[in-house]
Amino acid sequence: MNIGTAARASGIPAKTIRYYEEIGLIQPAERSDGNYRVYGEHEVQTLRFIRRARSLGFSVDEVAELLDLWRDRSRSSRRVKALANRHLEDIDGKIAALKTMRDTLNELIERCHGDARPDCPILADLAGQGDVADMEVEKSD
Amino acid sequence: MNIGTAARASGIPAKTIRYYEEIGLIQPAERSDGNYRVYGEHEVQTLRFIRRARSLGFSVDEVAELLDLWRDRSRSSRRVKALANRHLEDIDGKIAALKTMRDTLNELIERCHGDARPDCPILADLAGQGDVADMEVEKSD
DNA sequence: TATAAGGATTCCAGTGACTGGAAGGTCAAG
DNA sequence: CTTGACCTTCCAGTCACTGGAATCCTTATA
Repeated sequence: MNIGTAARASGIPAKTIRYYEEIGLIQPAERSDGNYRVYGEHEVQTLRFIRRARSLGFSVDEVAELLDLWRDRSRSSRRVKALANRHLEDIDGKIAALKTMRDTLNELIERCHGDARPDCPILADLAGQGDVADMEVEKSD
Repeated sequence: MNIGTAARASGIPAKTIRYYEEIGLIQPAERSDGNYRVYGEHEVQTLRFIRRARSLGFSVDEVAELLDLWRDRSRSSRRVKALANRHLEDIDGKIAALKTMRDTLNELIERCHGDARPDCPILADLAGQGDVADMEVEKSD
């Protein structure tokens, strides 16, 4: 099958498949007489693996590692789990950061009248009611 | 004060301040005789505003809008609140997406022995136990 | 058989928000 | 007068694609 069909079968855009080939995430595809990339079921499975891993937030580098592990029949599940755990912590960190943002922002929003008047706790906070602590300005001029 | 001092005073790296100037987020700074950028308290306050807004996850474009609003004495808090609310929804969307990832990944991790053996539910899921539904493969060759 | 449509190919550029580094200019202290 | 800290500009790289232009291949139809 051609790249378009493989794209539809895997859920990865053709452009992205070419990109994955270019960066070495996947092997260069075989070519037809007319220089078209040719894919088989095996390649599509790999592509789906990649798509699923990406959808779980793994970086392309991590996906490369996962692919290696997947293909390595003598792998230990320990290594896979470690990789996944590292990523999980990553996600947890991001969630925590977003939650902090969210809560701060939400509090500000709740305190804002949201009417025609200009005075606004959101802007007030951004302008300095916030964390302007521990900042020592040395005057050099 | 010079850019390094303004950087320390605002918490924004000198490089980033130059970048903000380049993209037009802030006005080009005055220059000294030796062509050094010169900043005053006013500029530092703007920089701090930007830093705080960025730390709440606003994009640079949104920060530009917030700066406009901040400077506009005839603004309505309604507009600020609307902008903040849009961003809040954005954050909520991201949190939700990350949580979904997190839960899926966590479940997979919990089912993984994490020992010397190769069999691993994480890889099994990536390889296709997952959402391979609604995918119609038309055979064109 | 000509041609048109719908793929495919390569290559270049842009996204967002910086960050690193090279090559060189400026300034204050010793 | 030199040293070292700081500043300048400019170019490149990050991450993971995505858009678009110009051109080529394949297949179906008039």
